[in-house]
Amino acid sequence: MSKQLTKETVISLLRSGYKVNDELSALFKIHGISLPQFNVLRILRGRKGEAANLSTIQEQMIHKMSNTTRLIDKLIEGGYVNRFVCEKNRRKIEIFITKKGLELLNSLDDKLETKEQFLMNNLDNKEKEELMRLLSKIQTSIISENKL
Amino acid sequence: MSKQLTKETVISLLRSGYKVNDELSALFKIHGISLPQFNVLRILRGRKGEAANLSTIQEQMIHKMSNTTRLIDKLIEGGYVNRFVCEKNRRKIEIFITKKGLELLNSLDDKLETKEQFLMNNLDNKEKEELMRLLSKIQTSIISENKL
DNA sequence: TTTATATATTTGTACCTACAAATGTTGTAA
DNA sequence: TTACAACATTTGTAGGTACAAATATATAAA
Repeated sequence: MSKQLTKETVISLLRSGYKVNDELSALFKIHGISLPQFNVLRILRGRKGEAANLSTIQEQMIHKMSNTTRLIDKLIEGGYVNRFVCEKNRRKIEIFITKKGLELLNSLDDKLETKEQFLMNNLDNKEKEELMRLLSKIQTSIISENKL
Repeated sequence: MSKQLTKETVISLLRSGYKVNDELSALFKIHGISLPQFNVLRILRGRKGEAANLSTIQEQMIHKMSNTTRLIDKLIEGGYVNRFVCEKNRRKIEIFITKKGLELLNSLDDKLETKEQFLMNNLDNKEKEELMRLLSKIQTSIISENKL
């Protein structure tokens, strides 16, 4: 029953999360996109040419957000993705990453990797695995509540 | 050299951070404030009547932000804090938590604690300490870069 | 004392995000 | 077929946040 330890752990997790978020955001910002936008582009790349609709993308996002429409709008403005109405089900949309989008991602891969390595520099592989194990424990407890 | 493990660890940390952030934000929102606003109120309570100026508050915030002025404005609107010009140094301001602010915090203490316990429910104390140790390793690496 | 520099905070602006209501489309029951 | 509910996305609106420029005050140098 160490409430203080619990409190400190929560704060520590928040602080680290914000830090990592800010570091990555700063990197992406240089290249004209936000972290959530990058996340969506990477999801689309992962689909290897297959279309994705809005709800599919939202489910896969690291940080689910309520307004993915306007995030996609920005990506369209930048020429990184295309959006079409799905002809099988006209309620849905089909989103594709463009050549320009793929090129942006490719140009970012190395820089992101460098940043990631830097962020996790003080952890050896065993520690990374242990960290992921502990974090996944937290996530399952949160998810289980929201399913009630 | 396991780049994939590093990548997954970063994503896992981001995801957990966002989740915890969202859970706490939802709790505070019910009571009309945001997580950063709560954070500032708690910093002020911790000063036990001593004034705090803007830069002091910013340094102590869990997530440092560029626009603390308007965050304080909102707290003043709500009647949770007062702001005065510092007479010793008129560039500075002195911020105090009000009775109403203290009452809000007190009414939130239990609910926050419950939420924290819930979030960390799947971790025993040893695991919490281990998690904090790993997270602090990440933070020191980030800080050391920014000091260059 | 005047000028310049540093410090502390505020303001203008533009963007991002949440939430709820609205729109358009499809499926289903009478 | 019509009416109604469910689904997928978009839009209106209001609030949050970042960044840079502006303001105001204090310190230091000439």
